[in-house]
Amino acid sequence: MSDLLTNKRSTLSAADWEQEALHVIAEQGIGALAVEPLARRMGITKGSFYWHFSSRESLLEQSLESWEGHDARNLASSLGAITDPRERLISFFRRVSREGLTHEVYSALCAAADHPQVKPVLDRVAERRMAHIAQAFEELGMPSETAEHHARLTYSVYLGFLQLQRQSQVPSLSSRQFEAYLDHVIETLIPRR
Amino acid sequence: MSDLLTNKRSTLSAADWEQEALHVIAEQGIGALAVEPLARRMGITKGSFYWHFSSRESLLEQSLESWEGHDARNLASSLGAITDPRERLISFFRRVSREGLTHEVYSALCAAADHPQVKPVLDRVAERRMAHIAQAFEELGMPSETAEHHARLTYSVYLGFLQLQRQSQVPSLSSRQFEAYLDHVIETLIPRR
DNA sequence: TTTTTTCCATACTCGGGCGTATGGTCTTCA
DNA sequence: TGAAGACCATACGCCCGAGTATGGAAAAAA
Repeated sequence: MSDLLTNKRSTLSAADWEQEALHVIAEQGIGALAVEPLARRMGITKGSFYWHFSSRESLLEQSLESWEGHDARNLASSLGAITDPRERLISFFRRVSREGLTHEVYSALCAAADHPQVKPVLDRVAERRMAHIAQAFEELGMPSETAEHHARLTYSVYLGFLQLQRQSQVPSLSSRQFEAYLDHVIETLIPRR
Repeated sequence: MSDLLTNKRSTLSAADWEQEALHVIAEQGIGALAVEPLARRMGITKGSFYWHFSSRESLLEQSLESWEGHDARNLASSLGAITDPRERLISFFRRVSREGLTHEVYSALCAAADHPQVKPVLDRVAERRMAHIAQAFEELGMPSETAEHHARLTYSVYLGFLQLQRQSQVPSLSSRQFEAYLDHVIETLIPRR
């Protein structure tokens, strides 16, 4: 049976394990990432896993690397394309509702910021995104230092939102309430043109 | 040997276990709260623990309850005493640097927002604090709905700060850099009188 | 058609935390 | 002083996940 037709190879690849791992992380957090449960979830046994990976640790390593790469490319391609800095900033916020999996993974990673393998990834991602935001504020005319403060502030709002979302203390992303809040955030943080 | 003199009872109470549990949570997160390690840390064995508590779960329950009570009283007494709403809001931010343990515990709890025992506590605490903040903004003349949005925004900044602090991506609380950032936050979020 | 190589299943060992059972040692109080 | 209760130590059984060892089946190569 052809893989190209069924889109379902009879044999698994390392990338398949990584993808499934990211789904588990998004759904239940990094603490729930265990080899045997993951294998059960994929309808297979550990034997397969330890052929593709040397340890649980290496799976996490590679999964995170894959995710970070995806996120970095995403940042550059979708936000980098918008020339107007104000639109770019607004798009940053609006992007939270889309890109579901990516943000769910990020949210889960934030909850494990003390983890030795997670922390460096989180550091780099936050740094990249904040630099991006600071850049936009500079383009809007802020002096460098102010722009950095404002970028940190803006990113904090995003992080706080993710936290409140984990606590389900935030209106549904598609609700009118959410739109009103988002307007308020934009109004408060992004200077009028 | 009298306990009153040495301040070191020969026998432990449930409250002692709770306090030590909160320290562990603050230092290593809720996942690191385990009975045997906790006992070892206190230079004692499990036998004692299971005399005071029925399970690990109940220890967590009571520890969280104790912490929440402390936090609620703290909110009412220290912030409630400030009549000027603007000063009250500023004090809210400045309070982060003080009250070390309380905020470290809260930060650790945020990292476990999905935990069934933690979530309700987090919900109530965030709700209380945001209501407090919204109240202050109302006193500053904001209409009710705007004040709630602004309170959510303000609290998100606080939450985001805690997150960045966990990643050590924030200037030291006592540095000049931090003061500059704090000024910027206050300037941006709290309306001039 | 053999012979590798690839991929996975099964069956272990090991560590570590949870909860229980039981007994010992203090203190307290009748 | 002797009995009762408070507090803790020790020793167990259980569960569950990590990692290893080994063998089998299927595909690819020779």
